[in-house]
Amino acid sequence: MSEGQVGDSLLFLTDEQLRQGIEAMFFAYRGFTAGPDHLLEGTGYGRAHHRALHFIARAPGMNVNRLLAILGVTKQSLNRVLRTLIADEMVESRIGRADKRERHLYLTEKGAALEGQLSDAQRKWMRDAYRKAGPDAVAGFRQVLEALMDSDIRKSYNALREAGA
Amino acid sequence: MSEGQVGDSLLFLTDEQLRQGIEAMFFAYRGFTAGPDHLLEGTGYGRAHHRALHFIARAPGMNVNRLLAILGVTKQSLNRVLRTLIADEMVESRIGRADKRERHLYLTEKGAALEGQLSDAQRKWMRDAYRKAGPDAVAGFRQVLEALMDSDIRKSYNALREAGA
DNA sequence: AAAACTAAGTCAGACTTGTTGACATTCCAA
DNA sequence: TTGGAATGTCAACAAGTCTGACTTAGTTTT
Repeated sequence: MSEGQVGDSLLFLTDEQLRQGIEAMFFAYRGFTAGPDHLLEGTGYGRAHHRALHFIARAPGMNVNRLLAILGVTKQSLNRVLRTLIADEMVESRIGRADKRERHLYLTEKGAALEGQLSDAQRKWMRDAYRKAGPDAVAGFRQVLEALMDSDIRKSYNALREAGA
Repeated sequence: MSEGQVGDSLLFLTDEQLRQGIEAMFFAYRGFTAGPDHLLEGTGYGRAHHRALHFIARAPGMNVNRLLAILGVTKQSLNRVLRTLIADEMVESRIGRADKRERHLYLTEKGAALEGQLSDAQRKWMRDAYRKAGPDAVAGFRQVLEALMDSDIRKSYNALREAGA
């Protein structure tokens, strides 16, 4: 195999390289979720609650339908999670002003505290990984992740990025 | 340290940047698993079966304990999956020659066919993402993923890489 | 104003995947 | 040879997801 770009391009799309990427993604995702999962152990909450808290923190006042679309689960599934979070006073559900059918979701102080704990743990993990890998690697990481999303998902993602910026 | 580097390093570790990375990971993982999940719809198999098939294909003859460590689930959980795969003649379980307590796992022809389908779908998705992002991005992607694994997980991962190479 | 639609929530039933606990078999070392 | 450790199996249960059918309330269309 000749040296340089051509050799790299050929090599980098072998099934072996792809499989390593697939496995790396699998193992990395475990590491990525381990922190929050561990924090939630024994609290009666799980990953589903974490995700709801995260996106409510991210875009306060979001209505249920929007959150549903982002999470990609059924309303029955989300509702169970939301019900417990509201009962525990982690999340507040306010009736929409313009459209009274809608419920807008906000974190309570208690909810924000829990969400903060979880976010801190996950951000710390992410920050350490970013530090180890360096800025150039991070840019590449983000590019590949975006390419891995399907187009519907990417819509949600970009909507969120704009909302947050 | 030059000013460019310092600026980048500071910017690139803002909470906002980290949060975007976290969300990108979440959405990308959905895209990453969607293909095989969809293929398995209605077959009675799920993601757990896919993972077992993948790693048995990857390292034929592996015993149950080893697979357990890789997958990071309890042996009871894996056993249920394995039981159905064996009953359906996707996987063959051979008693160890040296140690008769061990069961060594192999794909049957049928199992290899199914695993091939799933792998092809996932590799195609991965390949397209890699193509879109380009070789440099892929290198960065892999670096960050490795940094995201925890040390135990990375041990499994590296053991596999060596076994496969 | 009536009819049709939309947003949200609920109940019931099923499935996948994970858990813990109890147990059988096999191996090895005191 | 016997007791402990390792390996794997079976059974029961919990969490989280899904589909389907339904209610309630509010909005839009006709």
